Amino acid sequence: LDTFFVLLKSLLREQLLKQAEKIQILMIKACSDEAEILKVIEFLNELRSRGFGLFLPVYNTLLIALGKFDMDTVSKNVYYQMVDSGVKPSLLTFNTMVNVLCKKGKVEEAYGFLGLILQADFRPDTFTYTSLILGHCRKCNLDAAFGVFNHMQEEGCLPNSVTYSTLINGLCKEGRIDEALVMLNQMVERDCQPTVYTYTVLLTTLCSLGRVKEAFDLVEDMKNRGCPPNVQTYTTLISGLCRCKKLEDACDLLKEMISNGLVPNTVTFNALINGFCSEGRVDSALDIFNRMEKHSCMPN
RNA sequence: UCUAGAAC
Repeated sequence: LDTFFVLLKSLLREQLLKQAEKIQILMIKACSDEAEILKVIEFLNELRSRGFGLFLPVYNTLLIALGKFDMDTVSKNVYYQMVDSGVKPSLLTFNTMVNVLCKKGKVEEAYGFLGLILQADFRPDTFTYTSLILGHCRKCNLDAAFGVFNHMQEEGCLPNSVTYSTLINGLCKEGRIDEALVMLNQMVERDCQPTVYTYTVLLTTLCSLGRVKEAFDLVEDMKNRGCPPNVQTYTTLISGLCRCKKLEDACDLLKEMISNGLVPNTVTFNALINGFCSEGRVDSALDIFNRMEKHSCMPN
């Protein structure tokens, strides 16, 4: 970060504003944790106090980065600062605010920003509505989620596969797996391709209910639809097999994923270690633990 | 600037 700071100071000294903007964006995207992003904000404030206000793309990049770390309070501060500085938010700005608030379950506040979208004469889009659906699902308010789902279509805004996956996940988390499976069929009928996310959501729930047979049938479906399982999908299935004490099958699946060119991660190994430990097979668990290093996988 | 969804 210090390198970025030095570079930016020289660029601004030379009044190279367009270049400075590009560097500011790179700097924000380089932040890998909350502490770094806070340092960046502090530095950008220093620039502002010296008369170098931030442009819209910089604000949007900053809000997107804050959203990735679920920093809704800081997001709001940055948003208000942006408005105070006379920079007009775009739909992307509002959508980013709606999303961070919905992720944190602050649906009321998210609707405040929806109001601002309408006031600014923008049309909420699929991103906006999908975030609102997510917010309602996080609050276990499926009725409201479906309300948004219907409303967006009345407004001529089509749900996409992310919208469906979000709703399907909401149904699953509420224990309504069979309705979720109906929605999967519905999205296919409506020409909306399920993605690996959609399937993994459903597989997670089927596995957690011990419905492993159905889970593997669904894996066949997804493969047939040209949607190959990824690391998270395999991890879900391994965890499901472990839950049913099918530990050897779980190990076979680990081999299969590796032979498919996938790289198991810490979560994958945790699932296996947990499975063996739950059955008292600590020695096997230790073997797996020791294999993590070979896969350049850090225990957490 | 190009933002929304999943695994232990």
